[in-house]
Amino acid sequence: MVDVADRAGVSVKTVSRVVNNAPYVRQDLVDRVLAAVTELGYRSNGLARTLRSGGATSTIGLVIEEIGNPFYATVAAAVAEVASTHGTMLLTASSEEDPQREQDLLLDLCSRRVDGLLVVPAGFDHTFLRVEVEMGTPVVFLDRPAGGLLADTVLLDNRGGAEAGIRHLLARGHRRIATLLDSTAVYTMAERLGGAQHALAEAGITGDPALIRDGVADPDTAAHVTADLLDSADPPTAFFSTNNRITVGVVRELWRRGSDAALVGFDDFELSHLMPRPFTVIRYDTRELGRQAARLLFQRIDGDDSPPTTTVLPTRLVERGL
Amino acid sequence: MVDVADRAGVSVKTVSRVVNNAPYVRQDLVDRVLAAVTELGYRSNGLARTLRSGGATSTIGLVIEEIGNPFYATVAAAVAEVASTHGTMLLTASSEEDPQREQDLLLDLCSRRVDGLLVVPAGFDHTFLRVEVEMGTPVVFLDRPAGGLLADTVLLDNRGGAEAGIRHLLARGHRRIATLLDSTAVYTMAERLGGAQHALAEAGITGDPALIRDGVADPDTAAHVTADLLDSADPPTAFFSTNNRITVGVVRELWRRGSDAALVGFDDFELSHLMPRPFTVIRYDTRELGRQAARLLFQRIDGDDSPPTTTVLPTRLVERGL
DNA sequence: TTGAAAGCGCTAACAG
DNA sequence: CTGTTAGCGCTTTCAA
Repeated sequence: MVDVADRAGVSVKTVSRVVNNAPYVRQDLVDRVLAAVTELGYRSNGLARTLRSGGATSTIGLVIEEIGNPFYATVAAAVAEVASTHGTMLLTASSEEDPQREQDLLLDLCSRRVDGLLVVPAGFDHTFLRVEVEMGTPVVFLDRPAGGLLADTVLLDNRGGAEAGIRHLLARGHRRIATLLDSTAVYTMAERLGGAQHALAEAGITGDPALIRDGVADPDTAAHVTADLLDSADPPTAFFSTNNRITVGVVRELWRRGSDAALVGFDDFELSHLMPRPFTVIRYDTRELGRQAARLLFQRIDGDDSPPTTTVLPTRLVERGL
Repeated sequence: MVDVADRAGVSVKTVSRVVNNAPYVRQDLVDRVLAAVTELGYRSNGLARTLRSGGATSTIGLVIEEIGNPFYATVAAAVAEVASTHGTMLLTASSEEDPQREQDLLLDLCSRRVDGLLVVPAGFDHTFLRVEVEMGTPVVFLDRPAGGLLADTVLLDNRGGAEAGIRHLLARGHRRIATLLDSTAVYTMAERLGGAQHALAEAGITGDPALIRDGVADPDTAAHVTADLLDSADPPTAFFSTNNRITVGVVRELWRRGSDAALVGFDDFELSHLMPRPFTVIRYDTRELGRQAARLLFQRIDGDDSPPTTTVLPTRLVERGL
């Protein structure tokens, strides 16, 4: 900057003004500065600017669970869109489901002085963020609630969706309904299982433990478990799948053996109309999840200091076939 | 930092040492500083550190075309993975196919002093980046070549893939092959079309212009165009689709009318085994594209100053059905 | 092993 | 309209 100022025969402050399009600079000085800038290949240092001006970095941080997962990719895309509206860039990091890594990333992001934080929690204790929040860095939690921290949260109606799914099957006369889930340790899974069991209990059905299958981590396992259940002495007449990956496996197995068992799956499919066998899904708007959370965050960044809110996004049962 | 130093009764330099885990600090001073840090809720300012030390920001920038597109989401995921290996965070931005926006984003990223840049070019002139490259910010281009700038580039073998696809159809006796594409203005599309026409010409087939359909932007259009072609006086017996979205539309229409026309599509499908009708695809590794580009970038960041390279990633024909 | 002073690149607060 | 000075939060340099 000093070099540019020397070259243009002005003070650094004038260079600063020109670079920032400040008003009240004589045109000939502007021209001289701009000429010096291009001749010298000068590029302003945004870091130094924020340091001195104490202003916003125009950056927000997003910490998700697993960047490779389409669900999070969609959330990130929606967040990025809102951020771009606010002239803000997005710093994305993946916690890989590791609470320690989550904390490190979050603290790193704070050290980079992001204007706000969006978090899909992996850990269960976010008290370490209290300092940041008090110091003025807003935090919004997505998809899962925060641990030990009162903060804005945007969730899906996992319980309601699962209840609707089970009721749909009950209304069609099903009494033996199998529930396949990944892990009860994950908040969303626990909620969906809870909703399913609640709807079942409501109908006076005492759940058969053999019909609840935990640890179904991928489509292959789901297909296996489905086969196993169908081959049992008293097979289920309907399946409730608690996520996309599981649904893929169940559909595949059902289709393979031409079974007419009913299926309701949590999460919709993009190419649902190309599925070999129709099935009912519990749909929700992943983009909206990211969008709402991002909007909320920018409200906070813009100074809104009303009490933290919890938003629950609706799910919708989309009936297809059996 | 001054507050912490005062509180701990040490100099700011000692606080700095403790915060950065520097050696040769007496344990009791370390303890006192750490205590002051927690009591005061001190958080170091990474921006100020990089400013003074002149070191790396441990940040790289990624500019893609359209964050909502699964292709770019996958690229971003692969890049993020490599970056995390290098203790680096990823700043992602979407150019929305707008060259001006692309330039603004890239310059913004430079002003944020990223250690390197990964770009899926939207524009055709990247000479403005020459200054940055000379100043030591490495840039790697992905999926499409840079305009007017000699830089590392990682591409897909679009031509070779298309040629293989067409040859596959020719070997099965097809002579009337329709090619559906989005826009020839897009580098990858032009290359795929070029490859297809080359393979056709090689076989002595003078392309019928009516069989090349441009401007097929989405599945619905693709389905329409497919119907239109099949209903024509001299319909094609085979289809070559130049991307995923188009393939979806073609499959849908082919399946709907039970047509036995052959189909080869560029891009594979995640749920290909659940497609209602098998078809051959030209598969490539999107993750590898991001991974290789990111690895290359980090090599440059780590000081490799050998001449810029162009890497062409192979495609593979996966035969399925007709 | 610790600290004082200078300065990274920039802008706020004032003067002129 | 333009320039000077001080200082953002930190680390480098050098001295103790």
